[in-house]
Amino acid sequence: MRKSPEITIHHLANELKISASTVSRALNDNIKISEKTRQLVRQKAIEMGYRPNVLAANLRSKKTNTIGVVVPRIDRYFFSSAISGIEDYAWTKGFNVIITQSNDLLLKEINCVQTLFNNRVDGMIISISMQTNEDKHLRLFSDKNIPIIFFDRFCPTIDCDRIVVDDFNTGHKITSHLIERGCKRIAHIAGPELLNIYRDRKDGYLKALKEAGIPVIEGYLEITGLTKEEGKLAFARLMSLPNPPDGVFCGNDTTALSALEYCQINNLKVPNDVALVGFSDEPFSAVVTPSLSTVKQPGYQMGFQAAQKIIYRIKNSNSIIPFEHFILPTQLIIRESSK
Amino acid sequence: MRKSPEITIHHLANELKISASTVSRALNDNIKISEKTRQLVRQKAIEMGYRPNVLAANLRSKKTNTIGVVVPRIDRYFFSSAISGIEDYAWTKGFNVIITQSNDLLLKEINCVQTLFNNRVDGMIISISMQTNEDKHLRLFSDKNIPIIFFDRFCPTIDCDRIVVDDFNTGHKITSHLIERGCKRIAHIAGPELLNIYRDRKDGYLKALKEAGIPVIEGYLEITGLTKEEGKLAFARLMSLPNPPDGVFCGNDTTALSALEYCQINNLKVPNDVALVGFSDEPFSAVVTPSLSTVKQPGYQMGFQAAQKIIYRIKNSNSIIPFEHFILPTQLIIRESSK
DNA sequence: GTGAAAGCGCTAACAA
DNA sequence: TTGTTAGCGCTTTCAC
Repeated sequence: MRKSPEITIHHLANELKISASTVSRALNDNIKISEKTRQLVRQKAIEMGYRPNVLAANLRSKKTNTIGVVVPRIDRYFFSSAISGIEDYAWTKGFNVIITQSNDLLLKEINCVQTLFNNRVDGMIISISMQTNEDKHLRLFSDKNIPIIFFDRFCPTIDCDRIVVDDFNTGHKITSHLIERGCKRIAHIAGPELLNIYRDRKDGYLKALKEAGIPVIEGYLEITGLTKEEGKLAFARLMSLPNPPDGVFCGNDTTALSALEYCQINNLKVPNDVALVGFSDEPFSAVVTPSLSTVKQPGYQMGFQAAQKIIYRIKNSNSIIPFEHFILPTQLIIRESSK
Repeated sequence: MRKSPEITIHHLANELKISASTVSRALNDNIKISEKTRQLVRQKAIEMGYRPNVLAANLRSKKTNTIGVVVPRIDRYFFSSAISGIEDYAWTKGFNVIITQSNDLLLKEINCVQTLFNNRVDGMIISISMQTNEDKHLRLFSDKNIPIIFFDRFCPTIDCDRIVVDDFNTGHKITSHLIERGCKRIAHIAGPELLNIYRDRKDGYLKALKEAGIPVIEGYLEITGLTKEEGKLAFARLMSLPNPPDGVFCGNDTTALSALEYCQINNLKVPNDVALVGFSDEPFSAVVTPSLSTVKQPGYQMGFQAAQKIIYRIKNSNSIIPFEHFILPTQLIIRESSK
């Protein structure tokens, strides 16, 4: 099984009795090449089964046409749809995408970022882990002016583009909705304080309560890792309080589902005994019974837009473009769990 | 904002008054280098902030330490969990992963495969699109002995490793289960005939019916693209037959959910009027009401194993390893929709 | 155990 | 419009 030798631009050049640079130019649609030569080269390339060696081109041009992505978990719908958006746009511009996942671990994230850096990606789109409380690894990029774009979860100490949703107002909106439907004792299962998104949601919750003149009851604010298990424990604690809540704003749909399951087991009626609202609009939220009120986050669109922005930056790396913080709208979806 | 110049092995070599090759060897843990030199080089590398240029190394060594992945859609749970498995294993072996999605379009798939090829990936893990009825693009890899591994959806004309589940027996198992629970008129919403997985599931269905002496009723076999919409239409057609089925084996969970929704709207009781079974165990299946009977496919494990196998092949590319067809077990999960 | 030299396949000054 | 030349940063023989 001997491997057929790789065809290079030199082989094409030899065959056509022209120089390698002319071949290179013709293949790259350089302006200053005659149409005739271009045709000739292209045809020969097909004829000989030429495949450009992207590696060599990248090494020389110091561009990889690749963007790196770091997400906490690929298999969460919000993130996979964001990746889908990134991929779809990058595709149209001839960019490759390298995906890595941090598993919500700082150490793994640092590792991911370093790998992307070593692979000389032209830019990085990242949503940070729940543990990320330092930014040294990110400075690897920002110090060298390699574009970073945060989406959803960001690191506030790094100055760069962000694409987020308005977590504060969304938290406010959710809480107000619970108040309007008549809830008097509203609890919140929050995520780690470390992340702005969770802090903002919590602050929105507190603000809405304050505006309505509802006091925050001791023990009504649970701070968790927002996993299924932690959600279940947190909700159980809430419902075991002497004066349990009649409405709970859960930090994500996963914990809202945990709550729902707890209610089923313990014969609590949703929303009559306790109303529930989640966050993210996971695919299951619309179809559970009772269906789950939640907030739609435009994952695909966030990814798509992040890709647009970063590729724009990469292609205009010599011009100074001020950093932007895009805030995309969310949509409160009221379903049975809080009707 | 001037960029700090990149540190190369030559810089390290100059500083240490040794040769670049020694630096290279020290960094790569070459056996024949003194421990002292190794330490010295490593320390200097850290001190000067040296980052290896993977591109250059790859160009020279003709290895990219990268595996390419093609899936129909990243945002489907089965595929994203498979990717997660690939990523996790590849990570432990220092391999990068480039993800592409075909959107179930043959043309896009061809494009993906070519891109991966041009990027000189060391191997490719692929689950083909619903439209894939040719293998020319795949021969790009197989002709050059670059490892391909199919998972789930494969192309039978390409001789290589496969990781699949036993769709035939699973289809048989599902149908038998419906028969055992008392269904007399069992229909099947199948996927495109082009793909083996759907053909096998269908054949398993037919076999089970035959064994039980149940005739296949005209119109009971629907062949669709297995989307939500097509599922709804197919199920509506089934239920509008003069003699509608009392059990339906749906080709995936998406169509089973469509069926469930149709039943809710049309006041049909599941499973009493019609029992339903899906395929894949999507996250929503356990939590819909009634909960959906389905088959668990080990997505993460399939990805993990595919990565193991392909990296093993890459690392042993000079030895001839016979191709294997791994058939992973599925698990029938009986829930309310077919109890 | 270390160094010298060659070159992976391509792009981009600079010349012509 | 095309050719010449010189690397990109690394690995890898082949010497010593």
